Amino acid sequence: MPRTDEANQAIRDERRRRLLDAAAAIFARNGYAGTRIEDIAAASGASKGLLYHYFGGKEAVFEALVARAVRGTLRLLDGCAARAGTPAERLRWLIEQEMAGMTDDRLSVLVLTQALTSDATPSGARRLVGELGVRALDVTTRLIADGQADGSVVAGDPKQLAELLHACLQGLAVSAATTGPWPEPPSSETLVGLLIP
Amino acid sequence: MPRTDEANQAIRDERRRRLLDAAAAIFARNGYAGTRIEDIAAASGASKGLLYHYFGGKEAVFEALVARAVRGTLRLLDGCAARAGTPAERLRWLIEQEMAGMTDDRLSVLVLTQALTSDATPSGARRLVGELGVRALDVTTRLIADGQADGSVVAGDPKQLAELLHACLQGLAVSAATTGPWPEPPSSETLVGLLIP
Amino acid sequence: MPRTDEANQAIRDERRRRLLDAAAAIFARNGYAGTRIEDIAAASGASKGLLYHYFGGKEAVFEALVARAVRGTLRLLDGCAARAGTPAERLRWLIEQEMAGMTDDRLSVLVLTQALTSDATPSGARRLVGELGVRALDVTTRLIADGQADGSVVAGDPKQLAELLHACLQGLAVSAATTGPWPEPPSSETLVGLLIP
Amino acid sequence: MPRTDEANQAIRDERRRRLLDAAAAIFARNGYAGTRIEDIAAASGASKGLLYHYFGGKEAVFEALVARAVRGTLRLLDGCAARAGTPAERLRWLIEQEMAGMTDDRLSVLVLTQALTSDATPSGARRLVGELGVRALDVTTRLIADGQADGSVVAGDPKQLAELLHACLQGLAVSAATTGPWPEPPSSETLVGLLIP
DNA sequence: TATGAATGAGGATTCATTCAT
DNA sequence: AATGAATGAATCCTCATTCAT
Repeated sequence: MPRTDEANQAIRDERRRRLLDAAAAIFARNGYAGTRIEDIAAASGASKGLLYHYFGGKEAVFEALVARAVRGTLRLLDGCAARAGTPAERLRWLIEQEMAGMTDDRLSVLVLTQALTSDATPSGARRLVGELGVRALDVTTRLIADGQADGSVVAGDPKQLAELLHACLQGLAVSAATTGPWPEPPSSETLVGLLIP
Repeated sequence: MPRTDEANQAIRDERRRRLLDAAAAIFARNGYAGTRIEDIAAASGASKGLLYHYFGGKEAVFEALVARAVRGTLRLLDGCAARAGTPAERLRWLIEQEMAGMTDDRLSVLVLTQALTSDATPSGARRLVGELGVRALDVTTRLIADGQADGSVVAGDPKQLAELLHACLQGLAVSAATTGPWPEPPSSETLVGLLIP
Repeated sequence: MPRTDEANQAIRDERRRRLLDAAAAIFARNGYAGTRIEDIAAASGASKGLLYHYFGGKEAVFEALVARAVRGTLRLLDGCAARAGTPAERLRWLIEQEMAGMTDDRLSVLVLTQALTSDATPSGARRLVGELGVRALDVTTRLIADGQADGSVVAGDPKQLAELLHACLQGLAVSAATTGPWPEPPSSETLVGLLIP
Repeated sequence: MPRTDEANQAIRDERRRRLLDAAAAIFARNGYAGTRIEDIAAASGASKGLLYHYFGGKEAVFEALVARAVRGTLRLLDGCAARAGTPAERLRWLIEQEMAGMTDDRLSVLVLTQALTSDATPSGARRLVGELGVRALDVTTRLIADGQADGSVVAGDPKQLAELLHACLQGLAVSAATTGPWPEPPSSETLVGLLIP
């Protein structure tokens, strides 16, 4: 009896996930241009050919990877939007979640940073990351503006404050991913204090 | 008659500077692996061969570039150390200088970030950046500790606060270099407020 | 389905042999520095890339070639050592075999000579040829000394006679390979007469 | 008062000689293709430009070098032709002279061998060496034939014997130049014995 | 589905040669 | 006459991609 279609699909999904995991590690370390398809194949224990079966090319692998990382962050933003509580409470939650993510999934952060800082990355990936940035900035700007309305967030141009927050978060993420895991990660409280006195 | 040695030296110095300037722009945009020697040559108005005449190879160009950027930051740190004033004043000055540098010389920041975040980068450059990081952290940690002693800086582990500060500064620098020049750059005051209430 | 491992190995062995054969012809004619990888590839009917796939670089191709030629000569020396008969008979056999080899496999001789006479040659290859020379000299010196003991070989310092013999053999080999095949190759008898009256 | 034309010419000749001496050493070690103009310039203490002033290019330097070496050997052949004595005596003298030359001027020998064994050498040089070879073979063949006529030289086809002799002489020359100076050079007597019992 | 041999365009590097001074 | 900065064609080498099995 042949495998059911569902079983086949499960096998495919599992393979795909493994290939992407290997790709994440390599792309994160070497950047898009510095990564060789062969390295990903070797790291995932599969052959080069298989990567082409599943993804179609180097660009496609990178874009799939970026898409996965973007989806994760979007989930976070959606979670924040759906959340109950005062603006300050939700802002605090968002910051805490992002800082927690840095230590859990540092590879994604590096991949997103690579995509952001280098013109050599495929345009599809660039676009995805750009859209994510806009989305994140929107959510945060609104949250800050709402917080300022009820007096719980410091004064200042909400968009600039949001940009400052995200720049700091990204800097921390790169720092976390680069210098190895912090022995004790910096408390999110200090960063929260930037906005919420 | 051949040129005098001084004339030759002047030609060499000028050429070298122009090549490095062109290289900074290209490396900053495309990363080490994503940059083609030919692009640098074209951007500087010279031939490929001349780059090899002056630097010996792609790695050497990148390292020379990183070395130049590192020297600039070291000058800043030395300037801070030589400065009069309370710890809080000197900390504030350092932050202001670094944020000013982001808008003046954004290329260097990107190049340093590339060197920091990618394993595909020449090892000599990696080392230089690593040493710079350690140095900067040292200076800042001491400044924070001194500031805490006289009560002008917020409480907390000085080294962690220093790491937080530098992560935020780097995040801002990348953000500044990536998103184009801010219409109005974020006031350094907000970031200063992170440490100095 | 992928090929079986044996099938792959067979393909690899066959390809490798063909690439080396082509390389021998080109290196012999043009020397190491004067040979272009592309020429070897074209002569063997393969692509440039495949040479790198199999050997890893120009130096490695040359060394593999020299190693093959050295192995052939070592087999001859071992054959001589294992042979029955008086020293004079075995010496005669060795000379005859070497002179026969010149016409059969003139390419190897030229490659070995290139490796011997040019510093521009990869050091690995230089070493191999050097070791072969020492070995050949040892065997011949002993053979001559033994022959002198039973009076069948002319008097004189055995090592110097051995050097003379090998120099003449190499000169003949180069001459044979360079001037095209002799219409009638010089009889080995005359050269034998140098040592065996 | 400007230098006289003769003085200028003397300076030029001296320069030229020094450049050629340096070129001989480098070409002998590395072959034509393996030699860089820059290396010759460095070894001679002059600039690249000067080599072009005096010779016009890499090929011309090599050809000048080969021409010089060929002239030397032709002088030897002429000397032999002009010599009094029996054929056997003159043959012996020629062999002795050539073997003496190996130790005196080993660079020339290597350069001539490079020119002979590699297709990558300039055609002008190839032609010169080829003509020298023909000339040397002619002289020796005649000498051997004459010697056979009066019974002082071994029997056999004179041309083949001449080829054998020259092959051996060249082999010895390469051996001499390659293995470093012999502690005690092989006696020319043994080689003479090849032809003259 | 899975493999790895094979290709070739692209990019790094070398080096003979030119030329302003 | 002499120098060495500058060029670019030629060459080495890499690696994304294809495809027979």
